[in-house]
Amino acid sequence: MTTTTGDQALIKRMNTAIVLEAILRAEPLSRAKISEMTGLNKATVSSLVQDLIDNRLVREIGTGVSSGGRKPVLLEFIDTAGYAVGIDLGVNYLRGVLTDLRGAIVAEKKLALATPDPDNTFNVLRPFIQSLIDEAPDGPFGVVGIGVGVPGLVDRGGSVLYAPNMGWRDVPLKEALDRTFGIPVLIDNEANVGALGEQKFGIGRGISNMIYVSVGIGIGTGLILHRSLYKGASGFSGELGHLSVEAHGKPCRCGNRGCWELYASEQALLDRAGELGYPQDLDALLAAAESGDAKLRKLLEEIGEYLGVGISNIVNVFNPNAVIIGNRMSKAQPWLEEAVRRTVEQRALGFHLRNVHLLYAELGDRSAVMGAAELAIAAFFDRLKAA
Amino acid sequence: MTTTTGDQALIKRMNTAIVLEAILRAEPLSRAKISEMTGLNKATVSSLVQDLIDNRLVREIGTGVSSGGRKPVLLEFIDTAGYAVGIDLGVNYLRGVLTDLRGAIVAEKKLALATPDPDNTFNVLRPFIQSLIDEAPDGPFGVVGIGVGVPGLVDRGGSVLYAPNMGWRDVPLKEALDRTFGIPVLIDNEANVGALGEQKFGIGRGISNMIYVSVGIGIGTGLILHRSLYKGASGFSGELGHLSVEAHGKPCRCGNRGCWELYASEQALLDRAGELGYPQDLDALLAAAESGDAKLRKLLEEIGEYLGVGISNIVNVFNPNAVIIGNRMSKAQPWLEEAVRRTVEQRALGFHLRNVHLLYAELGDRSAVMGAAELAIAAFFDRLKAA
DNA sequence: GTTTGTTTGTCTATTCAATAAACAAAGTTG
DNA sequence: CAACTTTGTTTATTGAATAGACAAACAAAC
Repeated sequence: MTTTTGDQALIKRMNTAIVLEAILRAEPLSRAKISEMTGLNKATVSSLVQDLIDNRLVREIGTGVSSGGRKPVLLEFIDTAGYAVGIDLGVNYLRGVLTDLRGAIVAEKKLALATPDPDNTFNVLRPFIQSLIDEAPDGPFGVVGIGVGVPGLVDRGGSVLYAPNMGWRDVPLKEALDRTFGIPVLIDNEANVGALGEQKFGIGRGISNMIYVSVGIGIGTGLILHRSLYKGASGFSGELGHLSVEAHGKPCRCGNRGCWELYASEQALLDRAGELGYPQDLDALLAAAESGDAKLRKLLEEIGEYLGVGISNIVNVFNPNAVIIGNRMSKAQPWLEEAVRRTVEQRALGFHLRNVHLLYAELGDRSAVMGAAELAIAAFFDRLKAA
Repeated sequence: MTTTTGDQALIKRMNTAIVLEAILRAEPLSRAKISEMTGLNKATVSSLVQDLIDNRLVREIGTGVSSGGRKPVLLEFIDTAGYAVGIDLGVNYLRGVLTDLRGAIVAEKKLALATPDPDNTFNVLRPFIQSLIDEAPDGPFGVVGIGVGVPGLVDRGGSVLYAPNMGWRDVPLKEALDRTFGIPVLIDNEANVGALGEQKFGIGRGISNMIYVSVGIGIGTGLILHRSLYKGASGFSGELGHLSVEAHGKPCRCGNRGCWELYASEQALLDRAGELGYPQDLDALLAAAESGDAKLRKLLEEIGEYLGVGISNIVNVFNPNAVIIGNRMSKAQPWLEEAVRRTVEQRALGFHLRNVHLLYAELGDRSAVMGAAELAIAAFFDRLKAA
């Protein structure tokens, strides 16, 4: 069985985490305020804060204004106690950030990727990550981890089981990076890290139940339920792009028929635009729509309707607080918004509509890379709580 | 903020729960074995067990066989320390059980319901519940709660917001029963309690991630994720019956089009059988299929295929360990099974298929009523842990 | 300037749960 | 019977949280 049994060390870890979270949430903060907010005794807070200061996670930044008595000593979290690397591994690009522990970007790089095969990718990725690590200022914890978002199925062990657009199968990405860098490496699906990015740093800040819909060449989804990323039985889930919305529709390479992404993705738009003689380029199409091309606007509206069909399903299934449309198609927001909203309002159950917001990614093409960094940051905090 | 801070009482509650769960899982059990299983010190276990004995939840039942030393004193959970009432409130029937704390049925009743309007239902339901309570033997905790499953949307406050088949809107069911009986009342959707019933007592015992598909007149679903019932933002979710599987299909009264339940429910079967001149009765149809009616078998196969379409979606979205088909249509298992399996294998993603089992409810028409009782039992144990 | 009351943060003594170690009781095995 | 095992209790110790006392620092009223 070996359940985690309770002892005094557990109490201390829990309460330390509570104190740290209070500081993170509302800094700068005095010990007295923390005691008041958390319900912990003043003496307890003092002792735990001292530990945090000794561990270089928190520091005193001088006194605040008095409210009729002794001045409070204000505390703040030391954002720069450590740094995290976030990587967005795309089919033909590599995007990376170095952030501090609060997610502020310290350095950012982008690189074109010639061929996506695993060997070439490794050869480019390794020096790319190293160059980000080299940018990290000194700090007590150094670089605390590397998070990577990948366009494919990732298992719990950090292996990429299947990434069709990159031609990968069973690539032990985490293992390879673990060995090279010797710091914690976290791998997850692109849509999952995108969801995390928007939930932590973007438009979805603090929302408990939200679905991030990554609309690019295909459609991927990241499910945040009860404030944390939902993974299914095998660690991968949320393939809502392959939700069938036309039981007898077009066959999909996944084996199913009428998959949502066949009707509502960037690829669907490009295909249909191609049939009408337009160039196969999203930016060009959006520029044309901008300049008033009615046929194109109509086409975008139809794509929006199909997005709305799938989103209605999502709303009925998950009853989330928000659905966030992200990735490349979020650029088309002005031409999609109205059709999506209208379709969802028509189709989703009334009771579910009450609390749901239809949002568009705020971080743009940074959703994934920021979420990847957050993976590493969250893992660092988890280690603190555990040890 | 008021996070639950850690103190020694919390530890004691946690460890007491661990000890109790160990006994529940593997009784009869000695103190020494519990210590070994849980990692808790022998002295700690002795002390906690004494508390449980004092609280009349556990008792010594004599000595076991020695393995070369002093004989162990075996402990067991006192199932009959308390009792729970479970109610399955149907459109035209009322089903109830009285169970002990382990879910063993002590008494069971069924009743036809003439008219489902709220007033009449209350007038029948109250004495029905009272008669079950009256059956409860004496025990230190008496009847610890009443769980009710309802065919409709239930909010967190236990009000039935909308139950179309019963014609209910905003009926404060929990409040009404609370006042009458003065013991904890838990209300939830029929599919949710069905899921709970199968997960606790039926074919889904111990499965972490499972989806229960209640196929009756409509289709309802109960989502058990990470071992617990998933509720969405507003407390109701899992309306997978209204997942659109034909974006431009038949209009549904919910406002959407092509909803799954229009193609795969008992009603869908009855409608199509009616067109072919069959009687509108499930049992009659199944009897005909049994006696070899080929046209009917073909029809059931088509229903099975549509069930498979929706289940493929479920598998792709949730990557669960199991999908359980329950409620009335589970009786049609022999005629559906093959078509469902074939369709899911064709349509669901290969990686997701690896760990998923397609199962049929084991408790038959008792899934819901047993799950309702479990609601009350689980709430009782939660109270123990909290206080 | 003095007094009064407030606020902050530390210190001290106490409580309580878990634990290791010692121990007694009750058993097996040769 | 002697030697060893197993079970469950007792005892002394550890450590985390807490209440309450306390000193320092301050504002506001007089």
